[in-house]
Amino acid sequence: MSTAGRGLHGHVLDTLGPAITAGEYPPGSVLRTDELAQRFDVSRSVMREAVRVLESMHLVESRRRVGVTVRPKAEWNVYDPQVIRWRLAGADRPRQLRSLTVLRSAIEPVAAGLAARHATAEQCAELTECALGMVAHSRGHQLHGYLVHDMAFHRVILSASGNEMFARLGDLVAEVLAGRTHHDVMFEDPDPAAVTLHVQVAEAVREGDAERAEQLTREITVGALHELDILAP
Amino acid sequence: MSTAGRGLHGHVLDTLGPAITAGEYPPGSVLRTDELAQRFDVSRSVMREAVRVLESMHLVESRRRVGVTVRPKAEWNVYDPQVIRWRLAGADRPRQLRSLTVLRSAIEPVAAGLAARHATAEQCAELTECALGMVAHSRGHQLHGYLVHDMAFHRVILSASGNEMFARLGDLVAEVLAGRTHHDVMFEDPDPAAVTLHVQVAEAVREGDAERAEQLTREITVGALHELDILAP
DNA sequence: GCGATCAATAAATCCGACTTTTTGCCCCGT
DNA sequence: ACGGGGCAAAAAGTCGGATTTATTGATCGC
Repeated sequence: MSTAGRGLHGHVLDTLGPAITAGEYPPGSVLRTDELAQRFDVSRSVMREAVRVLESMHLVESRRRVGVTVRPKAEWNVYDPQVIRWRLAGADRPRQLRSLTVLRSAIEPVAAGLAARHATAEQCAELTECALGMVAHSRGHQLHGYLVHDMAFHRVILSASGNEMFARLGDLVAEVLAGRTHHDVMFEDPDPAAVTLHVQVAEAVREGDAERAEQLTREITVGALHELDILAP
Repeated sequence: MSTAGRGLHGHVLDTLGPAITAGEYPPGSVLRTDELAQRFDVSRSVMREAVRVLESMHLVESRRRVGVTVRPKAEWNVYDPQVIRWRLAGADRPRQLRSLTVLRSAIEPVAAGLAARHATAEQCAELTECALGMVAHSRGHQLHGYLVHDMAFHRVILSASGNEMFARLGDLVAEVLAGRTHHDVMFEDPDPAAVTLHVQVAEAVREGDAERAEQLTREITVGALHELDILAP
């Protein structure tokens, strides 16, 4: 599901990363590698590797004679999948989920429009298959089956857009959908209107109707925004 | 302007990162840390730190007994600012510039709409100041002055949206704008219509007219897409 | 003849000692 | 009393040897 704590330094990251992103160490805090190495019971080299990774994520800055200082939240690489996972697992999960949903609402309609232009026959087939799967699992508390097809649907759309930047958001959207299903509302069956919209998007993409695909997807994302009470009345 | 090659491992990254993102080592290639350490004349520890950073960017995967293998392009963290800079400096700069411009076209209109709702008085002032600066430098080959205000304008919009994910795209958009000015067309003065649109966006945000701000910004990004011949007729 | 198990090996991984640089503090001079 | 220059400590940075592990291939058994 998530990244395995590969190696010793991976295990350090799995506990230090969430701690930093959760705000346990406020911006400007100084951490000494020696102390951390002792605390995690690893050598200083291992700790240095972990610090380098944190540094590449702009979570911390390492300076001589000063130590490892935590950088302000505004400078973090919030698009790093690892950082996103850490924040989703932490305390400000709701805030993160809202940010990501707004991002979805901006990206996915455009991606759907592009997909209508560039999707291959195989991708169109996958898309309709996913939509049908969603319909099949839309009633009778089959939330897990519905979720699987929903995630696959959006992943295909993003991938079929032909834009690599969009394609790489597949994991992110999947994480948002999974989070919404598991932790928030949605104890009931999904909104029938949303299911219909997905089927129609698959149609529009198959017919190459970019304008319609974009508008329909926009309606889907607007629904997602409403679920989180983001849209003002 | 770009990241300083902090430390020895930073220097290694500054030459190895561009080489990998440029495709000099095709996916599946194996690199041995010992060999690389010799080639760069550094210790294995330093090379290991560099490899860890590359690994956190999903550019490579380090496995025992097999070496450091280059991952396929589709798995790279293309949102990492460092990776973006490396790719912009490399051979597929045009492709990267197109991808980023499409991303802009999806994000910025939504960000402008949000900015109209959430912008503070100070941010509105900055925005109008930037727009005026663009007007002032729009004629007589003052490309540099125009660019500075253009970058600042879009940065303020993204920041004022109140969405941290959008805000972090400021550097990215600045890079795109700078790239367009320096390496591509635009030997003449900027399009007067685009200048007017920026002024009108500032107005709309100041007046809190989200719908208008979004539509006007969409016109700006459509213009940017046309410049790169991305939009089909 | 084919498959599974085990040993040899190649490469990453881990460790402790040494080096370099920065910064804070103290002393001296004005 | 105030300011500059130098000294010392503290922390990150660097290095090469020892260790672990996974792959490969060869041998033994079926």
